[in-house]
Amino acid sequence: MGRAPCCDKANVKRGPWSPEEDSKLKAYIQQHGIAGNWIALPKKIGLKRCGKSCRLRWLNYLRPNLKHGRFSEEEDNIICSLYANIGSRWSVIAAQLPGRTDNDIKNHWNTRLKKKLLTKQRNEEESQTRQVFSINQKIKRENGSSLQEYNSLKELEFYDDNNQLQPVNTNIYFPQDQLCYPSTMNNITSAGLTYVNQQEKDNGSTRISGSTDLSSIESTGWGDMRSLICSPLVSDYEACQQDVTFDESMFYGMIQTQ
DNA sequence: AATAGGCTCAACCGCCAGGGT
DNA sequence: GACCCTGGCGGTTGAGCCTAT
Repeated sequence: MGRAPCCDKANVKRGPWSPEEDSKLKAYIQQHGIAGNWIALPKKIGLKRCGKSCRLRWLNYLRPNLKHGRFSEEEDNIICSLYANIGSRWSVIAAQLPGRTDNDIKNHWNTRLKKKLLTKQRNEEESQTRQVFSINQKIKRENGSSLQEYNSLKELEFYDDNNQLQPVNTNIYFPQDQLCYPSTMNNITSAGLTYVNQQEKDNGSTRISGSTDLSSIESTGWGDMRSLICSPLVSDYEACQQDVTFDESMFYGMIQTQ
């Protein structure tokens, strides 16, 4: 047997409150206060409402000193900061924002702040990745390729829930056949990639395919390939399973490492 | 102007804790 | 200690509004 309902659902009104209902409830509470029994209250004042519904209406809408309307930047910051510390304890968060109800804050979080925060986080991550890549390119242009400089790209490796390094599955297209020197071929093999012979090339490019993890690419001295696979435009693991096409300018740094 | 899809927010639902008997 | 009742809370729903096509 389940829990007994708090009211006779067949005989109570549901849905939006009318101004008459609001004024009855408000008048009663202003005169008698809220001490007492919410369940018994609707009967006393002739409302066909559930006691819980009356309580909610009073707390979230009718009680004095409530703020309605837009949240300020400062309020947003307080909510975000508290949410980061204590999670979805809306009543505790509401206690820090005079005039706001837990319901208001919950709605505001679910409809706006959550998205706002996600977008902000994503932008920050992308900007960070872009920065690493741009430093990498700068080093390459100014000093030639120094493999040690690419160690910062380690943070672009992908790990699963068990902290295991995940391989990147990709086809890598080179623009010019002559760039595949024998030493290049050795690096391809030791990185766990497969060289597909030139007869399979599309539109003049040579295809190399296979599965590898990024650290093994780096260990072959292919820092540039690693950075290209993890380029800022493909900064998540799913995207790194896509094919990568090297153009001549991208290949410049790699020739330096040979 | 019509329609579909997205967004907002008031209201509801169900669970849990605490107090009274 | 067991049971019941109520208040409080967080999650979810859905009507109405808004916007894009």
